[in-house]
Amino acid sequence: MPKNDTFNGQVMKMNARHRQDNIVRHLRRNGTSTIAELAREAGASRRTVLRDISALRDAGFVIHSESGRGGGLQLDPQSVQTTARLSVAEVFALLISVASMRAAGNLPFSGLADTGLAKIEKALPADKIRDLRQFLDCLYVGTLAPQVDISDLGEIDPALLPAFEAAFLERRHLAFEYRDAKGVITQRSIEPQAMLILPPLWYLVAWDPARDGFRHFRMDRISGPNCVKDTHFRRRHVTFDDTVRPLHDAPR
Amino acid sequence: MPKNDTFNGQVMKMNARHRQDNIVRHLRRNGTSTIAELAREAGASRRTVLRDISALRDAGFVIHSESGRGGGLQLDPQSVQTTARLSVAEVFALLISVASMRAAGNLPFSGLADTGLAKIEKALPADKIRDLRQFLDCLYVGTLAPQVDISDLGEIDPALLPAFEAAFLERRHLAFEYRDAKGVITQRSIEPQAMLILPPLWYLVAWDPARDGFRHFRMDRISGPNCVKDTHFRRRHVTFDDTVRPLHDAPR
DNA sequence: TAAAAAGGTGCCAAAAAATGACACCTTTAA
DNA sequence: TTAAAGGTGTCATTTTTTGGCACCTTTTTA
Repeated sequence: MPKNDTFNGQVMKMNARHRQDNIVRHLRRNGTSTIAELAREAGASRRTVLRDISALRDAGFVIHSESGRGGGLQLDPQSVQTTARLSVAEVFALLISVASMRAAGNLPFSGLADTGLAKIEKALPADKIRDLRQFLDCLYVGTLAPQVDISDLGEIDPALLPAFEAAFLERRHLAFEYRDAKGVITQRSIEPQAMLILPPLWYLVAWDPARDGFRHFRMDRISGPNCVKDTHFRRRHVTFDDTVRPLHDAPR
Repeated sequence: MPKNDTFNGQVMKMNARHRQDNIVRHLRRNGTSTIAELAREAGASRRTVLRDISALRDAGFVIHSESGRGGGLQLDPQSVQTTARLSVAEVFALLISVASMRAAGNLPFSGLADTGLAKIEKALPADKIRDLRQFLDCLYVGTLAPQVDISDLGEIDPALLPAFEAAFLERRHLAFEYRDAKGVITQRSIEPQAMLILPPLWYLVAWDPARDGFRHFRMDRISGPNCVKDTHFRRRHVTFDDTVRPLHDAPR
């Protein structure tokens, strides 16, 4: 069997990396799978698949395994996330940071991007980091760079991201303390729906069940966010018309 | 000589990729360099460095070379950026697309992400695309995925992106025709300031000089956008308070 | 004008890395 | 007790990468 695969018409070599990708994909789809199955799927030997599994584990993927009849491999979906768990905010900050570095010479990573990169560096093996850097090097992100004053982005507290992210992902209520423009502090428990980025400020657009309407929260005025477990919510079909009036799509 | 290098304290194997990275870095630092120098630097043979140079060129790096005494290699710094020029919208769409692909099995790339990927695929060799995929695989983008109905995103016309992007990037006025909710059509010439993403709809937040205020435009209701040349504008410090009232940061 | 210094290509053997086959171990459910 | 599962070690084979060499062109300089 030729160890090739086709992608978009063009043939490309099937290498270890590709095979490992397929294994992850297969495990994600099927939930649980045996090594024999994976080997058949990949067109490789059992030994090679075992080596790949080992490599994936080294790379931070948590793959549960059960011996014995009826056993098999199972990919912990959480682990894929923690491999390089980046929030949207971090991705943005990362790109911006890289762009600014390129523009300004050799600034160190700072603020949000720092937490993002640190996560990646911890979670990924060294050669992955090189890939990331190389990828970012190729990506042209100047579009954002001139629009954004980096120094202002640092105001967003990285500590609030995990809870925020979990709430978004798992559709759970997010509870936090909010200090409004007048300094008044309120307790909120809301359903995150969207994110609004108006450089240099970030806003969380959320449904507030207690007030039965959409509300906008400035990220840097949120404190002590907590993802409320066991409280799922349905996604609301957020359209412009649903939100407060003056954002209505008909400009006046 | 052992072909190893240290990074982050841990020793790691020196492979082709790393070597090529070093070559790019060295060329970027030193401006110009000869193959012999690079070979010495990398601890590899002249032939291998030549192969690496060839690979880098395939990858889209523009490396000028001059034969003869006093000649050498020179990396065109522009080439590194234009290798894959992605707009913000494209990066977003790309991430969303990949996330949805992961969730839904094997959807073909569609809509916005298509233009993004097409650019990359043209600019990058096949193995870079794999890197990109792998990178995106590692990247956690589920945050957006469950929030977005992909089928609705297709409404954004990819054709309007270039003008939009140019206007953003070069800070020029953007002229277009806008059809509001009531079907009324107006001609606009505005200064793009931010982008609002409320899945599944995208909005352009812009300063409208004619109306002396911020306006919000639904992307799919914009037609025939044109980047107006020779008309620069200053970036406005957009804060929430600057925009229409009910988006004021104090939730009520 | 010749020589030296630079980039570039083709070819082949050597070195290194990845793979497959196989034997053998442990665990677990039937 | 047996079959089905994961896991490890070893070794030969296959594939890929690398180095060495011959030889080419271009350009400067002695």
